[in-house]
Amino acid sequence: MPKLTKGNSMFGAGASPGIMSCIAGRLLCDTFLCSRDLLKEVSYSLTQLAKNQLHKDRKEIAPQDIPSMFQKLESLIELIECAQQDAWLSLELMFHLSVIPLTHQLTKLSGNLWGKTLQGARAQRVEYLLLHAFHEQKYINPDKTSAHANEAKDQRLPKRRIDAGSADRNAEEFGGDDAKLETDHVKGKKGPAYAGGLVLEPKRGLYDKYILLLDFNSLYPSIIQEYNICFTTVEKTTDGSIPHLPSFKEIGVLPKLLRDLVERRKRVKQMMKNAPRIKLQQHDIHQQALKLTANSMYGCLGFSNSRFYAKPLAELITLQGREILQRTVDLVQNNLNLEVIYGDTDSIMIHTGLDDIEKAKSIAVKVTQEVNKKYQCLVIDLDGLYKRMLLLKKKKYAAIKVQFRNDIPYEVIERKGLDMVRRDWSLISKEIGDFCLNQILSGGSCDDVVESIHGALVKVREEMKNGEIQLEKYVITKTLTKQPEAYPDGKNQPHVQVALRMKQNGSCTGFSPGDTIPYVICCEQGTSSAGSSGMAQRARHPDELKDNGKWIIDIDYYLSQQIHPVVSRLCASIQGTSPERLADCLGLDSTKFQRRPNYAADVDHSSLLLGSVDDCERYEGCEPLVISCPSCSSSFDCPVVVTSFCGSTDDETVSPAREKPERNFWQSLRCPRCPIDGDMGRVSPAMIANQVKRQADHFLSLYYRNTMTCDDETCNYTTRGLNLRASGDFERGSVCPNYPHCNGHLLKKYTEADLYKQLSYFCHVLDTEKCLQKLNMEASARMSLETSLSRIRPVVQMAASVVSKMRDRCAFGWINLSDLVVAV
DNA sequence: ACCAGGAGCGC
DNA sequence: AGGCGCTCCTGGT
Repeated sequence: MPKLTKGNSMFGAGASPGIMSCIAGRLLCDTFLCSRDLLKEVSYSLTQLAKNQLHKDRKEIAPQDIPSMFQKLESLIELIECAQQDAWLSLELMFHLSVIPLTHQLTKLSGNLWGKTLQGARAQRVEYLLLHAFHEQKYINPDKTSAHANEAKDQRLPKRRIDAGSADRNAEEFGGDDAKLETDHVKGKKGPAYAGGLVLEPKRGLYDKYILLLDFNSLYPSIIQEYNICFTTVEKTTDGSIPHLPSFKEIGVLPKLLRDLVERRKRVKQMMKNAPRIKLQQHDIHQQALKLTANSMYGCLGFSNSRFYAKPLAELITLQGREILQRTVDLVQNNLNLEVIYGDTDSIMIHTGLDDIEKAKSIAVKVTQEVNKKYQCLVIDLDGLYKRMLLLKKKKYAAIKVQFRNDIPYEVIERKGLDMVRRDWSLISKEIGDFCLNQILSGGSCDDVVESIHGALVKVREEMKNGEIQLEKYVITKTLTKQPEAYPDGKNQPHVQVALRMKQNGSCTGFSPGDTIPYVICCEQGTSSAGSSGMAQRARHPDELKDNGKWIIDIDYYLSQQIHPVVSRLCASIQGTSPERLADCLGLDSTKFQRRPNYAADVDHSSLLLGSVDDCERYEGCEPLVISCPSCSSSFDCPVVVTSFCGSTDDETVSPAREKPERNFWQSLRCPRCPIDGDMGRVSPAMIANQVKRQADHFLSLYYRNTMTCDDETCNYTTRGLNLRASGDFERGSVCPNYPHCNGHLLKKYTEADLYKQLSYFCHVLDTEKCLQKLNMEASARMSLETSLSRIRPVVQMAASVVSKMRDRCAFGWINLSDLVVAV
């Protein structure tokens, strides 16, 4: 009798040999594995799949509840019905994904075993495809070699860069007599074995003119055909360098195979045009299978355990890919005078600067014609027309894509690589992120967008504090890659901790690699989140909170670690806000959110409260608060209130307040240049308030003057954003008028962030409360300082409240001119 | 302030 | 039991 175990449980995959032997002769379709292959979901639980794919609800039963359900007839029947429903759902899922027809086609194409195709086995499919192809041409195929043939190669450093030098590879590279058999890239090796695709540095920002997305159809298969790359055509090199392109005239086996696949696909697609409805889906699956097969060949050339492993060929292919992309960029920029803003491996994005979709399309036609002239097999094509786009980083962007159905345009939001599309963020942060993205792409004015984002943050914080957010929205999902016990640093991994505890208390039987673990970050009731224990120790399964009041959601964690970073990244190139201000809206200490080093090369040099704890740095670049004497009409820089009193010496260099005589201004409230005695030089609270307000007004008008400068230093174009619509709009998208001679963008010279920082500095100068809290001093010193400050407080109160009101207005993204008429 | 290691994406 | 390129997070030093 075979052992009916769960399977080897590696990634929860497949059935054990025991089970397989019981169903010998039958096909096993594991819908879990199929779904993981064919779909992109945050979780592949049957519940989740049924909901998202089949739009059906599945009743969940906890494993520990099952025994008790046998006790009563009704609950037993319920259990049976649930089991039955699960079976039907699995079956329905299989049909929904067309698993059977698709794997059937794939198997027919490659000539392997259907059962293996159902298990995934992509490498094996290609192996059989090539075995058949070479056999047909009367070649003798290479033997399959074991994976650890060349174990003695660990002299190579792990993670070493592939471009660091290829000289050290001579000995091992072609030591054997057959390049096809090299097993260089042994299992377990981490670093890449060769260079891959080219990724262009994106020109970050928000674009509101049409963007063209052009890409080469099936780049790597096309390269193989274009340059006749094959085992039979490429000359081997002896020094480990990348081989040259073949001059061989006769078509190689791989190119021929691919050509056949492409032609068959063309024929099938042709047939689809006049096919009866019932045949349509069948053809479509056939067509998909042909494409999948063609595209998976390259991957297996670079797979070190493959029978047809051929690093030189894979390297040659990717090298051609990089050169083709670079040539295309050069052609588009230099010959066609268009701006390429991004590109990845086989695609380029072109900023047309046009509002007219038809004109944009005609540019696409022109570009594709020019590029396609140069190649026989390779074809570049228009793949997307973006009305607006937010380009954040390499492989991270979102856009409003305009598509057509029967010539009727409609818009779809496409999101690539952003936090929201990743499974390892909580739903609440994804929802907020989605909201912000929609706002940013909405086309509304900058002020409106910033206002609504800030408003949403304030609102969500309120809701979180009031406990109005469902528990589900806090759930974070992560995948186990090992057995939970097998993690060396399991103490630090929240999902590992949760899995271990669940197994311990018997709420489940255990976990396998590949399982996804849901958890929420909590804190013990009554303690603050900043408590000593690490985050992993505070992770709990959502169910652990439902019947236990001891652990509650750690709101601070979610505000600062889940919501803030997500929103902050989305807004990185949006003028009018900053990480600090977003933190303010979330009620976080804004000084803790300094610009991270990896944002250093970012567009926004004009920023912001670079919240280093050091005030000197934080307010770097701010203009001093100037007080002018009513009597002698001389003026001086106003010192910081607290600094004058506690006499701290270490900020002698605080930029705006460095002159000595002024240091004791706050003690005497007199002009330092006037005679000590007499009534001359007395400065009244109203005067201070008036002067503060006047200077704040000055910076405000500087902001409203809206001077714009090109961000390309060599260009220096400067203008005023006269156009009102444009002035409220996202400046990042407006290309320098010197274009195409300059590829820069216009930026506000004095941004809202600058204004905010300046006003914050004024607040800081006049502050009599917050600074005090930050100072660590003895109780006696604190007392005397308190006394001094309480004397000053009424004097500065008026000025401080005027400027702090303005600052707060600014902080929420709308500056209301009417508020500036303040009675003094 | 760096580095290593892992997830998880994009292509 | 395809590949590489690129953020990000986390913990450790």
